[in-house]
Amino acid sequence: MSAPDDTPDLASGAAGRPTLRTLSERTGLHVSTVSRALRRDPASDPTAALVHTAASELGYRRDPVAASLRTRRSGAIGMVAHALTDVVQAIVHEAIDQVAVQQGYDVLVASTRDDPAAQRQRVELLLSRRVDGLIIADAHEDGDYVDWVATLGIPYVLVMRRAGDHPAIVCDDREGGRQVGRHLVAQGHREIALLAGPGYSATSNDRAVGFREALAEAGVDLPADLVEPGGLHPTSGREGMDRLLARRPDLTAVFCASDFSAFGATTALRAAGLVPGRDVATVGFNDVTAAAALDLSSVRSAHAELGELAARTLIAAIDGVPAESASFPATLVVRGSSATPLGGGAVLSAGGGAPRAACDGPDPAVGPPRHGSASGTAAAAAADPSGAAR
Amino acid sequence: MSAPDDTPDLASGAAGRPTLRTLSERTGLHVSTVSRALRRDPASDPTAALVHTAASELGYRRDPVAASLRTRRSGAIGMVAHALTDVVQAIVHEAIDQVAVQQGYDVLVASTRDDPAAQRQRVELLLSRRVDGLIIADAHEDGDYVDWVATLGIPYVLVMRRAGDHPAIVCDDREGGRQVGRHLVAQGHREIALLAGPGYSATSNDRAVGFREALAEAGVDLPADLVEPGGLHPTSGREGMDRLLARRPDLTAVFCASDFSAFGATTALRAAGLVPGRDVATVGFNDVTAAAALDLSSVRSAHAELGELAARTLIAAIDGVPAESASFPATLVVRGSSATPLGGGAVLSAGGGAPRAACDGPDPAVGPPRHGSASGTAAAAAADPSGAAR
DNA sequence: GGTGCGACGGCAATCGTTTGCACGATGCTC
DNA sequence: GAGCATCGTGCAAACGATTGCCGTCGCACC
Repeated sequence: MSAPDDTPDLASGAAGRPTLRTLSERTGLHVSTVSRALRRDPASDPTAALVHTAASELGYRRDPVAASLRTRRSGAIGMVAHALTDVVQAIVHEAIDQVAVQQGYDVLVASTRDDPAAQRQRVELLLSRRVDGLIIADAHEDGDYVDWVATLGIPYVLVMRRAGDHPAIVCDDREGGRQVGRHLVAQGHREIALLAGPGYSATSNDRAVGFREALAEAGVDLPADLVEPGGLHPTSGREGMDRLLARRPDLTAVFCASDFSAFGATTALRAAGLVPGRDVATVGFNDVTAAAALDLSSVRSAHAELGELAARTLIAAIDGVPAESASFPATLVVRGSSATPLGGGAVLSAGGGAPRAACDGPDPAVGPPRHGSASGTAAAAAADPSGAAR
Repeated sequence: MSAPDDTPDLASGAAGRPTLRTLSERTGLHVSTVSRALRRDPASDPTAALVHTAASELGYRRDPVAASLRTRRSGAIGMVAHALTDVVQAIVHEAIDQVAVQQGYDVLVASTRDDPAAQRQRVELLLSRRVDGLIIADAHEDGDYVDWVATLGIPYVLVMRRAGDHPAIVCDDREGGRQVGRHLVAQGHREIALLAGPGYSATSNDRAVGFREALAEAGVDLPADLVEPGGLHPTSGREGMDRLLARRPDLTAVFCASDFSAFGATTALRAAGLVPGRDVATVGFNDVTAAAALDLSSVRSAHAELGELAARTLIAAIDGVPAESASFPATLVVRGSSATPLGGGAVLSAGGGAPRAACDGPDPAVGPPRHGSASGTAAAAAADPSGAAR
């Protein structure tokens, strides 16, 4: 039996996944024609239709590796996180991933533990995988990490942590810190401690700045001995809180720049025989899911939306649209850990019994981002999409 | 000026990263010779030394994309997680990543939300990136997901969740569940509820099995109306607990098959005016960092070591060593949420006074894994490295 | 001094896709 | 109806590394 041109019994017939060549043999068209037809709408053209049909019959999927070699683009974007075990970074990553996959990109993620050497190394690794753009979630305000990234010649956008004037999608950390400060002052606290985050992180710094602003507005002093580094982990939070308690047993409230350090602080308070929310008002930041269980007041922002917008911004940048910064609102969620006003005897728990959450249920409306300066002030409520970050 | 063969002013001189050809021009050797010399020890050979010197002078880094096209290997391994926002999966991922990078591999991660369609899709995406092996962290006991993965023809290993007889690195969930059961019974509880995990997950099932075993051993009944699905998230945990409380307000203890559902359960209890640890003993599973802050009893295992071993196992499998299953110990950590015996009183616990953590401080020795059947019984203490999976 | 062996280096094909160029046919405009 | 633009197709050269196959050379051994 001679081979009808219908049954491909050529060399390529047998093994492996179908390639352009398989399709070319099947359709009788040149491989380059097939390649082009595949990028057209199947309905646009008889050839396109033919090729698409053959492709789906044979289960063809283009090989991104080979394509990437030729085009020098990979269809992948890189994300650099400080640690995915930080659930906020994981949420951001997941949102990025979802948008990216939907738009035909893969996400390659690397974590650096905020170590500058690892940052360089992992970015270079991503580069050698030819990522088409970078999302940096572990930016440092000091050092030249981000400046270096900017020289790489590929699109990039920061998320969560801003740095200098680089395009960044962040939440309004400063405003969040301000709300915490106002809240604690309003509850009657005067000896308020700050368990700060690492100095290289804009989130930490901005939260602290806003917090200090609120205290200053109210005329409340924040002496140096009420400030301790609390890191990003429960362990460092616990140690910082221990030091604070040792030095200033009279403190009545503490603002932890992250929920994780707040977890550590909570443990420290309990170990000292103190009850968070009754003896020491405690507020965290980020409102991770565990915070609700812990009845911990915290500042909420829309992390998933942050990631989503970062992904869209980057993909647009890859397509030539210059990246613009944006800032999402941050809203304090008051729960039992700070709901009781200072000295509140009867106040201690107005409700049915326990010192319960004050305004937990109704989700604080997490609106759309305000475009504009990343370190934007909370003012300017007018939806003014002007003023890109310089 | 004629070109001395020292200064490469050839076409390739100007732009872009150096390639093998650049090195070839620089050294006067053929590109294939350069390629081979690069894989030799620089000290082994004058040629190798020459090439390595040139390479580091020019900052050459081989292009994994091009290499991958030719070799059909990528130097990357794929990990499929159900969600990296589950901090346990994130910990496992981070451990895998660390080992992999150290061994010269990259890790490509995809998350599937336990959706079977997404599982297929993401695995195929990883495949088209030519990953050299797969680590599956979202295995289902039902369905044919893992069986399908096994037919793909690339090395794979499961982690966290086992399935059938496939090679899996897990912790001893059954033994963990058993310890929880024994503990709650020993505390005097008889109306004990189970907030189970999803039925497709071996972790959930094994934990439940061990738990039931312990109750049965003690002659304690676990009627169907004390069992509710609690999912993997605080929301589902909260809902499940609400249903349990509505149906059986007399329950005195609850075992949540994951810490996250325990968080939700805690919220539900509080909302019902009950205090976890005083009114209803609560135990979770996994001992995530927030559990300590919440004073939640939980079952601890060495997730990072799990991930590490999974990575090593997979990389060995890529090198031809057949993958073997392993099981790590799981140890109950008793904290305030379950430290008070039922009916309180003098029984309250031999120790000092407050119903504080019973065995929290001293890290329960998290030993090396016992190799052997993934569903291994806790017996066979003898360090017996025999018995591959089945 | 001849033969054989091993090591090393060069040649060229290859992985699968994209893309600039050329060519022919078609359709449109004037 | 002629000229010109447009479109679709084929051709072949990339992208950068790896690798089977040889030729050549050096060395050792007989």
